[in-house]
Order: sequence, then structure tokens, then C-alpha cells
Amino acid sequence: MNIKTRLAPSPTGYLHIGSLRTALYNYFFAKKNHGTFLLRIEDTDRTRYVEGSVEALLKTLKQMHLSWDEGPYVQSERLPIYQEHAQMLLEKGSAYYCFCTPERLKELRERQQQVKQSTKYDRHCLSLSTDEIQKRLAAGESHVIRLKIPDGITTFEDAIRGSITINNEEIDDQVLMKSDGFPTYHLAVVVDDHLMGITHIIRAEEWISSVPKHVHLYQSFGWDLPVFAHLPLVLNPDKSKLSKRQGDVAVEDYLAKGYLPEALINYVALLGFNPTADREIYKMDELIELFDLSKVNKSGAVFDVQKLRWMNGQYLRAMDLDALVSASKNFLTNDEVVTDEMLKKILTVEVERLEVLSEVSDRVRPYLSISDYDASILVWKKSTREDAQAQLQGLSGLVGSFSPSVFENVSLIEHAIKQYIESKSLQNGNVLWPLRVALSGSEQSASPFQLAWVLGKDETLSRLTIALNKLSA
RNA sequence: GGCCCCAUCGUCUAAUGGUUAGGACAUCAGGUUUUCAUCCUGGUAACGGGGGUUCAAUUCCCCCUGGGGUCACCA
Repeated sequence: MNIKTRLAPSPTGYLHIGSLRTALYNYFFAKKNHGTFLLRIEDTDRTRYVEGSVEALLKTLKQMHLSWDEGPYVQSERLPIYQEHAQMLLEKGSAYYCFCTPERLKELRERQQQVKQSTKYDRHCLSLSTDEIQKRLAAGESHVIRLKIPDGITTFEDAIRGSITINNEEIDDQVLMKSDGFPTYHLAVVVDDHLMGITHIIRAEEWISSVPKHVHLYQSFGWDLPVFAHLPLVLNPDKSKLSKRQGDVAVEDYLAKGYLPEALINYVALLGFNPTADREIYKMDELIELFDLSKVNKSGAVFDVQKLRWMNGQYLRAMDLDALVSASKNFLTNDEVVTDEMLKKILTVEVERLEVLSEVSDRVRPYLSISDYDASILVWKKSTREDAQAQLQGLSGLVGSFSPSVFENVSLIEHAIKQYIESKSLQNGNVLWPLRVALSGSEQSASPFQLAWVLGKDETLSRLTIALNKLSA
């Protein structure tokens, strides 16, 4: 049997982190089994359609390296198929016309809530005679088609949770075809999954409660059931379903902040699934190879941005330097003009203190121009202003005497300066601290040797002069 | 509220009918470093409660509690 999974988003905006996880598991499962990963756009609700969201969705999926083998199918282009299938159900007696107005339905619900009854359709239209139905249909009266849920109990198997049973009394006579001629999710999803040959439905847990309706649909049509696998939810820190309000939920947001697709995939994939537990960095290929539906957790997982940041840092440090350079460029502002060569040097020394690419801008700026700083920070805590001045003076002479070849790499610079310190019997801190501040304008920076290497001889000397002027002012 | 699902450190998780209950993030302490970060070492920290079953339960069963999801002509 050819394994076939699908991702079926609705075009209501962005790609949710939870949807990414669903997409990933569907993708992993299909690839691992040499099957097919299909994409289907579920746009049967015209009122919620967001212009441009399909394009955005496809773009994000591509950015995340999730390529589909089939589709994208678009449900709004398949209306006749659903209408035809709704007719089949009508003929089989598994569905019926309903002419109730939204107002009546609303009142009904309110009445039921007041009496603390479960809110479900009262089958008011089930008893309509064929004649009356034909008459009202002919008169063009607004109507829907409802699924007729039989008495009894429904049990289905979930690949992650095992057997789930529900009393049919709990199930509502779900609307299948809306009055606008569009199908509801429930009809469309069942018809499409069957017609498209989906073998495994892997989706979020929030769908569990509607599975019984789908089971009745499959049974009414006389179709075999696919395998259901309901994923635990991705949660906010307070354990509720991951939502806006409590942080970013769109994959696009994370991409824009400079998280790498690989890191996002790695982190999100591990929310609810762990291949071995003795390791946390996995490439896509490994995740596919190791993925196992039966090892997916049952309980929800809190999305921890802190750990994502850490993981992104790991990916940044493991990244090829040229790739890092080109990825970083997108995060520089217009007035931060750097040559590739310069950016490469900067990133070589700054990558270890980088967690997300959006921080690149702040890291690059001090190398391009030194910002104003207070002269007092040039003085090492165990030293004096006079000493700092003397050391910078000495360093200025020393660096001025360096041949260009010294600037070819960091260790030559380091060696030369340390030798100087030793030969003069000076203290590291007294010399190196003022040097760092002079070159970076900050108390926190890369090592002074790295700074000098990135800046080059001329700029290094120039910044030493600026520092000396500050001290003598 | 009805129904459904779930329950190991703060968080993501591993393992097991008999273990000092393991790893990672975070956190704390120490080391490296002239600083921050990186890196290294170490520490704190978990089986929700009550009944069973069993020689033995974190593990299997039941109840409770807690958390979540769902109750639309939305998906």
C-alpha cells in the first residue's frame, strides 16, 4: 500500500507553529515510508478567507524545505464533487434537508443551555415529508444538508491514543452542505481524503471530537477508514493552546527574527517526539529516518522560545561561514554598509555570541563606526587613568610598528601584543582592557586581538588616538 | 457544565514491574577569559493523591484531583 499523508491548511493567514509541527510529522511519515505528501487548501469558508494567504503559505512551506508531492488541491474548486456526494448521502437516507433559520438555531441553543442540556440540533426538519421538502426546495428556500447520526456508540482507533469510544447521543447532526452551496469541513475532508487516497490522517488533537462524525460519513459512503493519528497540542507557557497574545505563533515571525529554518524544524519536531533522548540536534534526514508515529507523545508540549534560541545559536555556530554571511545580510539596515570580506571577519568573531540573526545588526555596527563612550570606562578596575593613558600610548607605538602581515590573523596580533606585555613586565588587564574599550567603545566585546584583526591597522590606530584624546581631555 | 483526551525536574523529554529515575534548555556554583559570550566541571530540581494487583509499583487497573480540547451553516 502506498502511504499518503496530507497537510490541509485553511487560508486564514499565516503558518502557525502548531501547523508546522503537523506538517513536519506528515512529511516525515510520508518520506520515511517512501509515500506521498499531499497539500490541500481547505477554503470552504468564504467569510474567513484572507487575501494572499495561500501564496504566503506556499512560500513559507518552501522556506521550511517542505515540498509536497501532490497538489495543492483547492477545495473551492471542487464544489460539484461535494454536492454530488451530499446527494448520495441524501439518497442513502444518511443525510437530510434542513430549512431551519440561523435565528431558530440560536434560540434552540440558548434554550438548551438554560436547561443545561447539551446543545445539538433537535431534528426539527427530519420529519418533513418528501412533498414539503420538494415544495420548499422549488420555492428556493434557504437550506442546508445535515448528517443523520444513527443511535448507538462509535469506537475508532487512534494510532497515538489507542481506542476512543463515544456515545452517539453526544454527536450532533452536523451540517454537511451550507446554504451557500459550500460544504463544511466535515464533508469536504472526508470526501477528499478518500478520493485522494489518504492513508494516514495526522492532525492536531483538537480534531478528535469530530472523528465520530467522520466515521459515520465513511460508513455511510461504504468507504474504508484511514488511520487516524491525533497529535498533542503545542502550548503556551500557561498550558493553553498556543496562541497570539502570548508571543509569536507564526513561522513567518520566527523567520523574520532570524531563526534558521533548520533550527525551527529541529526544535518543533522535538515537541512531542524524541528519537533517542541522548541528543537534541537532528538534521531533517535524520528526523525522517527516526520518525515513528507510535513514539509520538500523548500530552501537550509547551513551546519554549528560550530553548529555541539556544538551538538556533547552535545552528548558527555550526553554519558554513559563507552561508552565514549571506543569511546575515538580510538583517543589516541600509546604513550598515559592509563588504563581504569585512562581514565575514566580523561574523567569524561574533558568531559565538549570536543566537538569532536579527542581532547581527547590533554586532556589526561597532566595527563600522565607533560610538561615543565615556572616557572613564577605558580605565581597568585595578588601574588608574594615568596608567591607561600610558598603556594606550605604548600600544599605539607598538601597533604602528606592526608590519601588514601581522594583521593577517588573530594569533599573530595576539602573540605580538602578549610578547610586548611580557617584555615590559606589564599586567594583562592594564593593557588589554583599555585596548578593548578603545577598539570597541564598549565594556563587552570580542577579544582586543580579534577587534584589531577585524578593524585592520589604520582603524585600530585611529581608534587608539580617539581614546587618547578622550583621556587627555 | 456535558463529552473526549492527557498527567516524570520550572520547560522539552528518556527509561523501567526491582535504577543512585538519565539527557537537554533554564537556573545556581566553580574553572577558562582582561570583559560579555562561547567552552569545560559540578550542583539544585520530577514520578499529582488515594486505593488495588503483585514478593515488588513511577511503570498495570480503578477512583479522585489537576490540566487541556471540544461542544457553529469556522476550520
